[in-house]
Amino acid sequence: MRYGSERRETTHSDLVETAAAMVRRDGPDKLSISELMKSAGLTHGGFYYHFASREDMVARAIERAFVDTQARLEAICAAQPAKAALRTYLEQYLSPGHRDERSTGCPIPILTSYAPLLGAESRQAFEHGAARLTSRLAALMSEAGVTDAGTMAMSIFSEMSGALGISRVIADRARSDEVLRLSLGAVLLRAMPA
Amino acid sequence: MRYGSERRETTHSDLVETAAAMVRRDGPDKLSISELMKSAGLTHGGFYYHFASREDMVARAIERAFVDTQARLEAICAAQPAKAALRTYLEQYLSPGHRDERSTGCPIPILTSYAPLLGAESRQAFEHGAARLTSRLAALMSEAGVTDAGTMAMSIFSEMSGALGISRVIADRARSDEVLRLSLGAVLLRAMPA
DNA sequence: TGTACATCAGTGAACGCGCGTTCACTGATGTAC
DNA sequence: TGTACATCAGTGAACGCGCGTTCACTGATGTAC
Repeated sequence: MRYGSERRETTHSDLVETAAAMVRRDGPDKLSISELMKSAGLTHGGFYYHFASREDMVARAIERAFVDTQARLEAICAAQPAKAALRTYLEQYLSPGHRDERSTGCPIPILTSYAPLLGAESRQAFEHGAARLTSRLAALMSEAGVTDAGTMAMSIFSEMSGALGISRVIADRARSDEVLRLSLGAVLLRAMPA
Repeated sequence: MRYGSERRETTHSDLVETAAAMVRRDGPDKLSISELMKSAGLTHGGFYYHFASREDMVARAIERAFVDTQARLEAICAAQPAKAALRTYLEQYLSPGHRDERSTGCPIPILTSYAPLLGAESRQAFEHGAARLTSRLAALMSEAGVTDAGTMAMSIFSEMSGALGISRVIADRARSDEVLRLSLGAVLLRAMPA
């Protein structure tokens, strides 16, 4: 064990964290190995000491992005009762902040378009992450008194992911904000009846 | 006027049509100029006789993709009364066929993730096409007796785009079909009250 | 009708660039004696 | 405590490849006389 026992793992974790942000900002295709290594203060040659291949790194990045997102949801749940937490989560998801701050946001809206190009490992990381997130939302809705929460959670993630994606293409800020506002209204009606 | 008066326009139109299919299948980034020209039986060098730049071609392809999609909706509307047309359109949108046949499908779910990378012209083509499509759906819903059709149309496109995108990432066919089925149920409830 | 010329719709070689990947090497750190 | 050696976490040059773009050229087609 040289350089302190955890040096390798620290660097590796930093790389995955940075990659997770980059994947969410510009998608998995735009993320270049040299850019990633440079942003960690390293040279591109060291990449293969930490990852088996580019595809391996992308899969790890997607995993991490979902872990981050899940942790945010958990933090919201820990801070308040179910119904309030549910409202807070939906409001944050469909907010201009989430639209603009892509690199820390939910990976679902960015990744769906890349579906046909993703490798098997990345796909699995996506599926697993999305399933966990959906079932956590379903549990929250169930706690908040929604019936058929499983079905509803999936439908709500579909709408939120679609609306966030569409809002990100619309250049005019007022119209983009409106897309989010309208969808939030529709989603709240379905997630929080009465 | 050589080679017959419309030869240039014919080739150009073929290229745009092919590009429109390619953009919808694998996204605007994966579409390479040489691949496009090859699929039209030409060599890559002739590309700049038809387009000012790659970005120009992508914008034309997005335009064309929306025109195609709009024509499909019009065809459905022409064949049956408003309420039946509405149901047909939503069912087709959230069908396994639409999920699997990307190259002839709606451009919205594929393009949203590429938002940050799209050039100004492509973005405009997207916005204009999506706005036209949404307002046509709103008109249809209005005819079918839905109140607040404008708001609802936007929300419904968000959910359908999101659900289609998510269904495309899920490798397991049964679970993927289920995402579509659940969202179709939710969408029909909102688009066709009573 | 026949020939000279202009134009049109390309061809295909060449350019610089950034990419993912490989690999021989290096220098700081730890261990053995 | 001091020296020889092993290992670790990289470095940086080099590779082949495909990309978007440019450009001198070409051969089929049309027009002028």
